[in-house]
Amino acid sequence: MHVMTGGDSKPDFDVLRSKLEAYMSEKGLRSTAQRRAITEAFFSASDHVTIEDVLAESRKIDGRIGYATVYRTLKLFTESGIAEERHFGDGLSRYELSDESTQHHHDHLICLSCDAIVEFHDDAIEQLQDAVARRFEFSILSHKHEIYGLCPKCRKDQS
Amino acid sequence: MHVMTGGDSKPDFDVLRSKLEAYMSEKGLRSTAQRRAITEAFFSASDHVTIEDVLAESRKIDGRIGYATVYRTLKLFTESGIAEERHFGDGLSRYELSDESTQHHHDHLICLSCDAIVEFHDDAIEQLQDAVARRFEFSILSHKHEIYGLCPKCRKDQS
DNA sequence: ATCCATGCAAAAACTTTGCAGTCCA
DNA sequence: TGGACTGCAAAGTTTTTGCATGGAT
Repeated sequence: MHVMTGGDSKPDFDVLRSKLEAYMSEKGLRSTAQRRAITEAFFSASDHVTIEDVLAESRKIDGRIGYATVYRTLKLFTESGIAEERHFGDGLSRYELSDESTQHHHDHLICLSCDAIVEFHDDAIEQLQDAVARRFEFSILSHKHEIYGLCPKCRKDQS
Repeated sequence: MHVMTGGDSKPDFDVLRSKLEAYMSEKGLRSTAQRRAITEAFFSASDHVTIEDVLAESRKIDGRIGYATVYRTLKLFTESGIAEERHFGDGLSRYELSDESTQHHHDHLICLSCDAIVEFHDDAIEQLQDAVARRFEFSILSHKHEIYGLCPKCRKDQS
């Protein structure tokens, strides 16, 4: 098996900005101060951020940004392909750079005690997953594979 | 559409009823007409049902059952261990018999076009997943592996 | 000047809870 | 009879949208 963490290579934010611009221009959308601020906030924030997270970060750049604008802009990011929306079961939508943006797909290990999130990737699992889809004649558009448990630190704290 | 699940044995509902009764008795909870109706409705319904689904089914047995009672009873099922709550990203909570109840864990293939849900199980994937957890020194408590795509029927309809 | 974008607030969509009456044990 | 249970409706949450104003092209 082959395992790797997610943070090996940093995403090239210039490429992502270009991709976003291309999408917006194609759709006749406009570059505004808010969108630029939210973009930078999203890029500088950690992964798996909520709308509230991005709102708080964006307001450090421009204090007047509203919730709805962040909401709509994250939607825009998702449509343009630079971000993906995720749900980890706590009722909140979370956003992260898309697999395409980071140049590699990853899944998640989530600590139920401290909420730590670790990314992993395993080609063998992906291949078996493709085989499952073929067997059921599904075409795969996306997937999520989340492992919930206790991280090393919390395991020690418990014992 | 056929199955590679690790054995399609039907759950033994009598065992589940006993387990539920034991839990309720332990907690000093009461057996009521509504709870019995909801239990039967849940057992007779298909998997991955929403609260609305169970409500509709329950009302076939007893027309006076309210939404909140179904909500609270499904919560009770989850606490007792006979059911599990799931979220497939469409904003609805869904319930199914727990892995423990069905005696086998399974994951899901979900059609993004018609919302069809197919269950699958793959031991090799599970083993690789265990290996990933070991690598990161996580202990696994649960996991979810969902593959989103197009089912055979919707693939045909699109082409 | 267009007409897209923003911010606010209201509306939706679900879930959760308070309460007065009901019913099991 | 006491305390749990129910149904209704109200309150929470979080997401989504309508609308008048502001702003990019």
